[in-house]
Amino acid sequence: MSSTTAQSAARNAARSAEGRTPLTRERVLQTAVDLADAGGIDALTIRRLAEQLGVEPMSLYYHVPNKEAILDGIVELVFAEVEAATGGFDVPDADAAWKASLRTRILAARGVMLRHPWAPGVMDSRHGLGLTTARYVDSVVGTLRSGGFSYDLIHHSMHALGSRMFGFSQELGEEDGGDAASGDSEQLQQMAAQVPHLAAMLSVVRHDDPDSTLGWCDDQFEFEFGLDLLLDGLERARQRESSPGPR
Amino acid sequence: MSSTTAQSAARNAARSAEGRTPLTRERVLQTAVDLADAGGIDALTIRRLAEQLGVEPMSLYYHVPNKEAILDGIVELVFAEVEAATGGFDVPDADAAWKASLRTRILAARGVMLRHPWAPGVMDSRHGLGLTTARYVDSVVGTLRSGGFSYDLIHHSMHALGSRMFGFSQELGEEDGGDAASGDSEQLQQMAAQVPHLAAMLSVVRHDDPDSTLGWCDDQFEFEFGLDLLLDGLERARQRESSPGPR
DNA sequence: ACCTGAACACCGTTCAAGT
DNA sequence: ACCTGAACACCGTTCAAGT
Repeated sequence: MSSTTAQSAARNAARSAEGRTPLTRERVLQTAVDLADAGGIDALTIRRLAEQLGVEPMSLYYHVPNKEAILDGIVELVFAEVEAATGGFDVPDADAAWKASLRTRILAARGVMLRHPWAPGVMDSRHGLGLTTARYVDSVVGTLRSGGFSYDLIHHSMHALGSRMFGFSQELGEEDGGDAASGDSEQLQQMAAQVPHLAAMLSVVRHDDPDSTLGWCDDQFEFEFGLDLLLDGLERARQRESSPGPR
Repeated sequence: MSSTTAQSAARNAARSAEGRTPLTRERVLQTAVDLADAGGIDALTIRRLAEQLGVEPMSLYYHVPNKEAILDGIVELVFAEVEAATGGFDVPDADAAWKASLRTRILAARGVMLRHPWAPGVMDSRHGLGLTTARYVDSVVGTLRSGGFSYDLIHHSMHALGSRMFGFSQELGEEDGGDAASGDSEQLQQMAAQVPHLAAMLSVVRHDDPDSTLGWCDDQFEFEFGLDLLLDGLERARQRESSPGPR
């Protein structure tokens, strides 16, 4: 029945209601993720999302209260991916290898973030934690706890890790300087005059890896360098609190 | 002359061109900063900015190419404040106390950021560094250099510090958990079931300082804890590179 | 229960024009 | 040189209505 329009319905998403996959919150959010993946976060508008779903803009409001909720929702989808990638958020009661466990978990989260470069920015704009995101954070707390940290030190540790806990480090582009360094020599000279130390550093490190990730100059080596610096520091802080007194 | 409208011109910014302070790039940017300070970054629109300046929206485009340039400009104004607050961006050639110097500089930058809570978010959205911002970064590079760091290690250090270099650490709100922890006990119980480690930590640390700054849970103590962890780690890395081999 | 159409109050920006 | 007016192509969202 009603298979006369089946062809065009399959070919064109913008069709009448009959025969269409029903609109659900899940379909809205997944399509929102796809849209952001494909065109960046600015490409994710209510109107384009509706168009992509073959539906009128106002139809979305039946499944989702507003755009903020969509942004909340897609962050949750990202952390559902993190959960799958890390094999769940369970942690053992005691874990002598807490540092390696945490490192692995954070780098797995990073792997997911690399697939969704808009996610860090959207996360920064959220005011609260969704359940899945909170469960990720919980697994980090749990891992530190399993390594023998006090809750007080865990709390400080969370702040110290900051967004690195989620697998990214928000940084400003060095690209500017990098461009100048690889650009014409006049610009290079002018830069050397105004920011001599920065120019000297750039000429030494030759930061010409073009596949810098997550939109910032934040490649894998640098991320791990900073992460390890923090993890090592936290390890020392933990040893200090379990053996009080000087030395 | 023409002092007949002086009273109303002084009283009301939305007056005719004569007698008005002339529109300049500087006035546009300073008013943009004021607007963001007063109402948050969402309050900074071209149209409201024009209104505040007593001018038609399109007039701004004579002094500034577009809104992106305004955002670039207000970040530069913030770092001009940082420059003033730190007494300039000069660094000595050698500085045995590099760690204290850098710490002081970063905490001064933080003081400025606290006055402009929108600045971190706007900085994250910029693609390049303005001159004043670059000169701030240059002073950080220079300070590490004066402490005997190689340019390679300086480069890693910059990445490790990340946005902490600018006096802020982008973090997700713990407020959510905090609210729940201080909220009704039903919500608390539900949270304990789903995020047991996180709930346990929150019940211990009692994170009830209401004046958490910069819009995130990121108060002074936590900021300094993370900063010192990084600075100490960098100090050890520097010692390691100046005395090669094991031990 | 689920989706729509028209309308509202905003955006940033172009373009041709005024003085 | 500096500012304006009208218009365009977008936003997210409300509200009353359709099936």
